[in-house]
Amino acid sequence: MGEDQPLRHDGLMAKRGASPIDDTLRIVGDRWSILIVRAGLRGIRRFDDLCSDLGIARPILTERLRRLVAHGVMEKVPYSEHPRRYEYRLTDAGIALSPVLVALVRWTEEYGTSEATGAALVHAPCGSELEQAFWCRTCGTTFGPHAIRGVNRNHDEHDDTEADASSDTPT
Amino acid sequence: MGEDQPLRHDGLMAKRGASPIDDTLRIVGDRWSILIVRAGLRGIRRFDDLCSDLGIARPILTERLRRLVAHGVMEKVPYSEHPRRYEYRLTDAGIALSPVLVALVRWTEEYGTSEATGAALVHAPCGSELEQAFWCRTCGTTFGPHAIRGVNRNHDEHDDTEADASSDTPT
DNA sequence: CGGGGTCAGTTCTGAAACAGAACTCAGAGG
DNA sequence: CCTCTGAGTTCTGTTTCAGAACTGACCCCG
Repeated sequence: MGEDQPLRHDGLMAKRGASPIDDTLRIVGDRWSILIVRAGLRGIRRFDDLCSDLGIARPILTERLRRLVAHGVMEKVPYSEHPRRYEYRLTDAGIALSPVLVALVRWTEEYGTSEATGAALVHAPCGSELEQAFWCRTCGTTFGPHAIRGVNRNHDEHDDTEADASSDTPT
Repeated sequence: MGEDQPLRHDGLMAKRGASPIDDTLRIVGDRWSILIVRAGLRGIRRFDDLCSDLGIARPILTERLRRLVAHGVMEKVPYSEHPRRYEYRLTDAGIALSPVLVALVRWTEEYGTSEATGAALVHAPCGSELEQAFWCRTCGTTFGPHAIRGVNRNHDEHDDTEADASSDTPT
């Protein structure tokens, strides 16, 4: 597989080293953080529930929640006053991470090593399997990762990489 | 934000605890692995190049590459015989991780904490910003994460979660 | 009132992963 | 011969991790 590897979708990210992703990965770039966000999407909000559902050690959960809250991914909301109890819920920024989760699930379905996978993601209304794609609000087309280019908004320089625009347009 | 939080897209993954994602996260669920895959997508293939580009410590790079190769995400290919030199390139499975990377970049663009973000992803042909979405090959519609449901392929049981199919259909 | 239960943590361990610098080893090149 | 490159390995600490036990505030029950 991939013996010639003509793949060239660099445009994916900035030049080198200090990339924007890097900062993001320092927030949600570890197993537990992603799992916590996933749990949040599943509606689990309480400390102990997270703890037993994920099988995470308590001190680590404390630390991760603190970090996620500090970076605006989750928020700590009191749901009871007299026994001061808090719950953790995703902010909009946290919910916006779901494409990452979905991409992960999709990959797992297709290339996952565990034989016990079994779970699939489908389009709820019709029940058939879904594709993850990119969509351009100007052109109205759907396309794959090859047709993506990275530009630099602030400065004028933009790393140009010829990307085959043909790709896999479904419609 | 999200004060009522009627969000309910559980269907994202299986019931609880031992999820398929979990195994995947043990392979690529850490900062360095993701960064290495990203470097691979950018065409960086040699040990020392990865090392200096990522700023990763050598022993850790060795270990990560070994793990990625073991799980079929990358492959070790000799590119020189007499001084026996190898390079690491992504397999198809590895390339298939790019939606995860893109989702991460998209999130970083929108919610990233660093003020120095600057980089944006655009649709190469037209240059306007892209959306990441899901697309059903049966219905031909594009939709957001709310219209996703998880089913269990092997067994008959499928965790049913009513998901609002209306969501954000662009076309 | 006193005991048990719930919930959200904190405080201990000891084991594992991490970063950084130095060191190996093989061939190439002058 | 000396040096350089590329791909590692072998040392150091330091940080993070996991697991179990402990705190402390509050509730319900008799």
